[in-house]
Amino acid sequence: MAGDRTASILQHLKDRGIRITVDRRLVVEAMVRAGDHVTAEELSEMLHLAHPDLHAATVYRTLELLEDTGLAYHVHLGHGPARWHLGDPSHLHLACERCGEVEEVDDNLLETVKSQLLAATGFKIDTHHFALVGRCSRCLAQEQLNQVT
Amino acid sequence: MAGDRTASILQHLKDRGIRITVDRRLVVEAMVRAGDHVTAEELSEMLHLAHPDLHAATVYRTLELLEDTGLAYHVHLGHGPARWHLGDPSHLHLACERCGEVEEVDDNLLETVKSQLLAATGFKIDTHHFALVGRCSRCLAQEQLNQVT
DNA sequence: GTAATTGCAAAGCTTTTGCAATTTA
DNA sequence: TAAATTGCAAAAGCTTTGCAATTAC
Repeated sequence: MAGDRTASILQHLKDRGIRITVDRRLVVEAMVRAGDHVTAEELSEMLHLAHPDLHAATVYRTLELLEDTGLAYHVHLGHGPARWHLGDPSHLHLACERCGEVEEVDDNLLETVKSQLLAATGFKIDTHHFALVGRCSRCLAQEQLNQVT
Repeated sequence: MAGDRTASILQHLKDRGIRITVDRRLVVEAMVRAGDHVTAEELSEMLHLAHPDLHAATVYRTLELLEDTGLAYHVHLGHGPARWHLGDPSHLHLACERCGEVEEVDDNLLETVKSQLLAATGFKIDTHHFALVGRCSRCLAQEQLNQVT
């Protein structure tokens, strides 16, 4: 259940000697509730209803803290604010630059390309911090329709 | 020579019924001089010495105009400001998120991956508007050194 | 002369930061 | 109580915009 997830994250923080505050608990709870790809602002808004005093700066600082301790990460999906996740980045993100949709696909889908590129250029793509940007299938189909019309 | 390049770009604008102004000429000249991957702010600074009245907003507006008419494009290289180029995006950008270095590699280096991904997921990566972010060979080597130490 | 363009100042959006007041352990 | 955390307001970084004044055609 969700409470377990929150508790385990807070325990991790505690284990590292980091203080558990009311605000930190609330931010983590909100992230568990939000599930996927939430922005700092969305978290702020979620929390603002019940906790008008929890300031956005605290949300940002808590997210940074969670990231520094390896309990969360953020991805940049093209334009717009960063999106946050609990846990480890375990898949790569495909972000549609037209409709904003985000697909998560298996990391190893790109493994061959990545090693090819590494061999050819010495460059190692990091697919976790920045999404691959492009067009999702729906938007591609729509664009082709528009071209015909 | 550089003057030709500028003249040809301005001619393209004229052909589309767009007015050629002093400022627009100056911005295009600065881009020709700058060559690669220049930011709007860098262009502003270049121009500010000889033309203190040319406002940054005009640089942004001119860049947008050039992009709308297909004479320039911009790429996002991870964090930081967009970088601008005259011409068409004809290669893909590898941006090191550690040192900021940008490599340009041949488009077709990713062709197989892109079509694989398209076939598997329906998603079409756009490598022109957003760079692929990661680590360049130099930074990779340095990181490995640091790990050993 | 008229429509497009510019300078300027302001604001927009996302995020960070300095500092005094509060809270945690 | 000492040290960490928070609220607040402000600023930072990049870019866009409204409007009145200027300029190109």
